[in-house]
Amino acid sequence: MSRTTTIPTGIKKRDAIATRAAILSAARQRFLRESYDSVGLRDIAGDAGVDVALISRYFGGKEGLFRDVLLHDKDEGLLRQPLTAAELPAYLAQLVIEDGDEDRQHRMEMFIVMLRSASSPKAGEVIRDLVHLDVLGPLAEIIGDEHAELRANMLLAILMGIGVLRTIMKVDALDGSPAQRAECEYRFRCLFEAALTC
Amino acid sequence: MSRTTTIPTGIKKRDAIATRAAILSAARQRFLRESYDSVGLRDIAGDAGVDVALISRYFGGKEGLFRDVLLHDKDEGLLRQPLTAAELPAYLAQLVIEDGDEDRQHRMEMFIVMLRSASSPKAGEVIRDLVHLDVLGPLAEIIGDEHAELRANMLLAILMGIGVLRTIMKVDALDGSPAQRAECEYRFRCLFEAALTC
DNA sequence: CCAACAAGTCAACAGGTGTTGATTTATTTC
DNA sequence: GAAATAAATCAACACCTGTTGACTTGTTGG
Repeated sequence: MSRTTTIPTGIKKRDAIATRAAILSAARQRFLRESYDSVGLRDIAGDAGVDVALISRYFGGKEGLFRDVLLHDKDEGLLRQPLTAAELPAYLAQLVIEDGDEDRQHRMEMFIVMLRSASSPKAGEVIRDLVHLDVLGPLAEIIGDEHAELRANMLLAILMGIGVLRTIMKVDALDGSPAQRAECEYRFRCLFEAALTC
Repeated sequence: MSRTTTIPTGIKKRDAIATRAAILSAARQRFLRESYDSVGLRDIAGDAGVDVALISRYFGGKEGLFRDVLLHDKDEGLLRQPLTAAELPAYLAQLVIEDGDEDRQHRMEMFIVMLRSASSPKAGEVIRDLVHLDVLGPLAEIIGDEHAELRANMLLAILMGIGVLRTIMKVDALDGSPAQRAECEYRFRCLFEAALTC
């Protein structure tokens, strides 16, 4: 009686939730590598093995799809909630180095999606809301300083700058031997600490 | 006998260099506020008071126009050449605060143009070349450290991150009273120093 | 088994993009 | 002043975009 039991072979079944998920997944991968404007709905539909029309039907349009990609992955917020100010530098440094569990890499990927499409007017609105509510807010709260807001901005600036450099500008001094990566992590931790204490 | 002497009134004369300059100026202003993909050639042509066809004719296409906008403004490089490592933090901090002469603001604006359009595939190539040759290279040379390359990346990351935050994400904690701006400048100088010394 | 409904397909639309060729207009040169 | 050349205009092009409506097909409920 369950939804997807009959015929485990490749023959497509008619499952609305499954195709919706397929579209969402394909869109996520595309938006991770190209900007909002560059990605066409036909590209996404092709990757998902689905007709283009279904996207507009299921998500109300391109903008709705993009919003859902971001909202679906925001989960419990872009930062791990139980986190003290003292732990912050080490946590962010690991985020930058992309060293860590799958979940942590996932969070960094969301930053990339936002960065890639931030310049697009339509995608920009969605992104700005998310940044303010789910990143800047929690960050400032964790810091709890009197200059918390400014410090949060500085941390985010570093994080985003590295993201831009690595993925968009393709300046990658971070790819290297494990020893190099460890050194990078150390220096970035210092940088984050400086942003918090100076 | 000079090129543009007759009739100083508003009646348009046929001056190829003048219209070329008008297009270039209009394009610069547009690319400063919108991304490569968002800006249409008809928008630029409208601003410049010129027919659209002239753009493709004079610059060989949209991509050529964008390249020329960036190359025209690179002047003597994005960084002031005679600059020591010790002066770097203060210089960059002033760049961030947008406090300084017109020339310095102009340099920061070039960063914005690059950031806005970095995600676009076509514009990306142009930008990446420029970043490597005219920013990262000189920066590393000024630093002259054994970890110069990594440090240069860190400095640029901060610079770009702030640019993204301010102009694209529209997170602006930097606009404020002169006292606030001064405090920001101080903190960012500290941050830049940390990137150079830690 | 058959009607009712949902899921998927197809084709076309309306709008916008950058670019190009033919044409007209102004400026220079002889 | 007439011919030659450069500058600007106009209209259309081919292409691609997201989106919509009508249609077909599979699945489910009575």
